[in-house]
Amino acid sequence: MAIKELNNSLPMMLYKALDTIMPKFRIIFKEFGITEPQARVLRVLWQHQKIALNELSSLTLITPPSLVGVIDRMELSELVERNHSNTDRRKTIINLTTKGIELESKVLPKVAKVYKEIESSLDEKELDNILILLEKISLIDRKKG
Amino acid sequence: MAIKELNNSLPMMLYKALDTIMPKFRIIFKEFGITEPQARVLRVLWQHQKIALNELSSLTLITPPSLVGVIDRMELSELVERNHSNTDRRKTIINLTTKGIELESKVLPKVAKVYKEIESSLDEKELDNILILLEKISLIDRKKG
DNA sequence: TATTAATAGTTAATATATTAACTAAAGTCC
DNA sequence: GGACTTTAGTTAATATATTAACTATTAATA
Repeated sequence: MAIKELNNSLPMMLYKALDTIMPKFRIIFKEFGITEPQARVLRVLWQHQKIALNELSSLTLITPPSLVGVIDRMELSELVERNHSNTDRRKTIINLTTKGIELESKVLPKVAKVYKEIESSLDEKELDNILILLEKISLIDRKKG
Repeated sequence: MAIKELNNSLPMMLYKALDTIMPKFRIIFKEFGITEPQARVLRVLWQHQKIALNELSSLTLITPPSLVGVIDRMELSELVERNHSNTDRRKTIINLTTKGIELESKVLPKVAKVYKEIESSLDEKELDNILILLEKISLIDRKKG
């Protein structure tokens, strides 16, 4: 297959899909004074209690230099706390504050609602299918090429 | 279907796919001293000669406030020029310089090569399929939800 | 064990993204 | 024709992304 035109190349179509769905979520996040990266951090922390910054980076797909700033601002808004590992003094451990914990029950139901609206625009098979295909893309060797 | 865990939700899988493939392209762009948004602008201008900033914004998926800065920097590096429309004095018209034009034959072949490597990691059917599904997502109503 | 290599977090510099607001120029409508 | 609305571009303020470099630790190994 020849190179696709820019506007329907795989990268542009991925961006276009994100540009369509993410604003729906950001409207919710804004209600609670948080940004999209901050919401990703919260989603992980709601599952993990405590987690080292580098693991948080992997799970949120936010690179460490960005994540440092995100956590800085989340500390200022009192959503998370930074602590130091006892076993490995290089590590910074992040955990939620009460305020961060309490957001879960407020944010998740609204996020779930938007998910459902998106899902309702697709067949269930299609959604499964696209997740499988995206997974396959994400497993392409990062070194090669 | 219940809410997916963060790490395999549709948004995260889209980001993960982009995180996998875009660095391969950025390596090329960096060789030529351009960034990814700048490369998107070039891709459009290689097809259009002249184009108004708002149309360029639509085709690159770069919002106007971001695009203003991107174009500023591309003017400084002498890849594009800004001019004003004769018929509508609100409009800014962007066109390539000779330097910008000459980049096409240097950049596109390398970009094509990376595309082929990505395509070779997928069945042709799979790639077609994912593009169709991404298109469908991008057509979800932006107002609703 | 002294040295070297690798890891975790951070800082710095630059480029983008996001949202709101603001200016100038057209278009609308009475 | 003047008030109202919309459009195109821009600016401003804040938050992120990207790459390189740098510090402190820890791991690896000769």
